[in-house]
Parts: sequence; C-alpha cells; structure tokens
Amino acid sequence: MQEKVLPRLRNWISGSGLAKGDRLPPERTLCTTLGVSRAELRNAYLVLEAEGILERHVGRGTFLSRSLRAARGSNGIEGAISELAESTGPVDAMTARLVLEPELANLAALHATPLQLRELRRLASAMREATSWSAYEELDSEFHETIAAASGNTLLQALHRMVNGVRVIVVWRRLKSTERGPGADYHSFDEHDAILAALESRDGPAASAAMRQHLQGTLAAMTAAPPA
Amino acid sequence: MQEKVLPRLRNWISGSGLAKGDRLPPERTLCTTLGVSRAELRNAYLVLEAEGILERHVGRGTFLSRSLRAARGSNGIEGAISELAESTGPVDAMTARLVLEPELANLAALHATPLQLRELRRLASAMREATSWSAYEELDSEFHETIAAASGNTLLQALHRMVNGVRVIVVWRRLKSTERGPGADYHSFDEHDAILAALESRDGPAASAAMRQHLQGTLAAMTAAPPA
DNA sequence: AGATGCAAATTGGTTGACCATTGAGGGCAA
DNA sequence: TTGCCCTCAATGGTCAACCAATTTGCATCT
Repeated sequence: MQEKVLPRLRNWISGSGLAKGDRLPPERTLCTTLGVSRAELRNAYLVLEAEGILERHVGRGTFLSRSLRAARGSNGIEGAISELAESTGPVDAMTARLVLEPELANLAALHATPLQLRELRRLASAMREATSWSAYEELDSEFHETIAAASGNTLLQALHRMVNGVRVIVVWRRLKSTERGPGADYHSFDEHDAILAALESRDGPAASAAMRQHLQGTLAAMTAAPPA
Repeated sequence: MQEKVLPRLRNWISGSGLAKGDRLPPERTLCTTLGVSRAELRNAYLVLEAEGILERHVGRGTFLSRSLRAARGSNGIEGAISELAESTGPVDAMTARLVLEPELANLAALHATPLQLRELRRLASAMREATSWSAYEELDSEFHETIAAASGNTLLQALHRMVNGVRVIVVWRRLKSTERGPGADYHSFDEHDAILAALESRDGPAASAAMRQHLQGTLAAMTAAPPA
C-alpha cells in the first residue's frame, strides 16, 4: 500500500519543481497521474501531512508547507514526547517543570510582547470559565506555552514544549473529558493572575517566584490528592 | 481530523498497558471505544504505521512494533536536535544551559551513584590530557551528560541531551579537529574539579553554584573570544 | 464600471458497503 | 486418531457516493 505509493509521491514532489507554498494538483488529478486510486493517494498524503511537508485545506487544495524547517521540528519533538512519556512519572514531569518554568517566567518578564501579554490575559480569563477538566487543560497548556514563547529563546521554548507534551500525557490522561471542570475557587486561577501581574510589571524575579509557587502548589496537590 | 484523533490514539496506546508485539483491539472496536469513526482511526493508524510504532496485517490485526524504542528514539530526539540547531545561536544555547545545568548538578549531588562519580573523575582527568579540541569536546559532553544522568530524572536527562546536542552543533562545529587542544591552564579544568568536589560532598547548592560559575565563565569567554 | 449576491463548480473529507486476507473450527476420509 | 480440506467469521483494505468548505463565474444593482 503506502509502501508503494508514498515513495512515488515523494519522488513526484521533488521532481515537480514546486516551491514552498505552491499548490499540488487536485487529488483526483494526481492519483490518475500516478496511476493509483484516490484513497491510496490520500493515505500517502496523510503521512506527509503528519510530517508537516504538506498542508491540506478543504475546498482550496493541498500545498507544500511554507516552513519546511517547522515540519521537521514537529516530527522530531512529537516523537520525542511520545517516547519520553513512556518512561516518565508524574513527579519527574513536575520536577522538570520546576527546573524550567520559573526561569522561563523570568525571561518572559523581560521579553514578552504586548500581544503575548494580552493573549495570556485572555487565556487566564478563559480558564476561569472552563466547564471541563479537558477544556481547562488545553487552556492551561496554552497559557504556559505562551509564557515559554515569550521567553524569546527558541531552544528553551522547544524544551518546554517537550516537557508540557509529556505532562499532558502522563498527568492528564487519567481524567475523563466529561468530568466537571475546576470550581470557582480553584487555587491556580489566582496563581495565574499573580504570574501575569509580575510579567506585566516586567518584574522577572517576581514572575519566577510566582511561577515556582504555582508549580510547588500543583506538585503538593498532586502528591496529596487527584490531579489539581 | 488527525489533530484530534492522533493525540488521543497516542494517549490510548500509552495508557493501554500493551507491550511490544501485543495486538491492539480490532479497528471496529477501538474506534467505538475512542468515539471516532473507523475512517478517522485508520487515518491515525497510517501515521503511526509510518512512524514505525504500529504494524498492520490484513486478517490478523494491528500490533505494537516489536522494536518500539529504536523507532521512536532515533526519530524523536535526534530529529529535534537537528532542527533546533538550525534556529539556535550560541548565546541561546548557553542560556538554556544556564537554566538547566545548575539544577541538574543540584539533583546529581543527591542522586549520583559511586559508579557515576568515579566515571566523572575519570572524565575530568582525561580532559586534562586531551590533545585536540575535538577530543576535549567529546569528553566534555560526556562529563555533562553523566551529571544529567546522575540527576535521576529521565525527562531532565533527555532535555539535557537535546541542549547538549544543539550546543555541539552550534558552538563546536567551527573547530577543526586538527587544532591543538586546551593548554594546561585552561580554566574549565579547575571548574570541573570544583563541580565534582561538590557532587562528591553531596552538597547540592555548592554543585549548583559551581556549575553556574563554570557556565558563566564559558559564556563570558564565548562572547569575548573564540570558544573556550 | 465596480460592487454584491447567489448558484454552480471545484476541492478535500466522510461514510457505508464491499473486497481481500487470515485463522479457527468442524467435518470427513484414511 | 490424525491430517487435510472447506467454510465461516474476523480483520484490515478499497471503492463509489455523498458531504462540507472554498472558489469561481455570472447576473443584477448602483
């Protein structure tokens, strides 16, 4: 199956002269060109899309990704996350966060753009309205990832993506998406606000301390009760 | 599409308790379990099959690959290192080291085994005898990676592997292997010894401070002259 | 002539039926 | 009793029709 079509599609792409961002022919056309069924071509497309090489949009077409560099990244880091989640316990994941995130907050206080600060404010508010743990978790991840991005250090941001990816797998997977979300007095809400206030004040040490306190509270709650 | 099903399938697999070579439930069963259509599950299967994580056989079923670790390991972290080296400058790499390695030294002081401490001693001595920068670099990498391993935290160790991998590419690639190594008064020798002494004394804060001083010295030398 | 709105065409995505392969179980002959 | 063959159920693979999203072209209005 894909043993035959995928290599041919790869060859076709590299011989096509298409540049980043260019649009491939329609599926129904290219499958005829390659002499395979549309379903077989779509299977190969799925793999290349997962590798970040292609971008596919209903009604518009299939395109070569603009940033091939990002493509390789998502494949590497996602693969690394999967592997590490296999050998990481919840406490190790939290320890890694305690090493990394206070420093990220420190750097973010110095480098965050107004746009990023506004996004963090939006996320903090949205988390208070979350009606399930699953929705909360997504927003929480986004909050922490935006802080990592605001550090201005690409490598540290990538490290955080890995740690956060592992955390999501290791810590949150026990939750059912139908369970109710955090209550109005959930401690992390005020802690997020404290972190954000320090960032907005451009106070690195305060941001670092607030983040450390937030994570230590989370670790304590984790080791005492179901995931906080 | 796969934005939703693929992570959920990954989560399901890691939470399933299945070992290498084990058979997954039939597609028609697992898609019901995950609450997705069979076609959507099959799409996600295609990606994981391309990653080498799954093996699929008509009439027999879908299995976790027997050589799971090898598949993901070479695919993940090494791939991530290559990508990140493309977008990381020497100063960012050093900043990441300054965030990570003092904490690793702190943890290593608490967790290092006698075997690991002996290995670190051997490496520190060998570095004094290095006759080329290339040989020195390998020993230096090994020294720092042994400290990361001694932290006892798999996730942090992996993060360090990534940072170190990027550093090697970004910082050291400018050196020719034929160039002479460090002279007998190279500052890092004494700094390595100071780190090691603190580890052997099981003094976490001292190890952390010695590592920080070592890296700050390296950063200063980097920004003033060719790599130290 | 330019702008707007709507229908049709184009494009990728999904579905249910069917196809191809495999393995287990039962029946029959030696 | 054992071995072989056939049937059927189970499993992944494919197909054609249909659905959902987007773009294009044409008619109408200002």
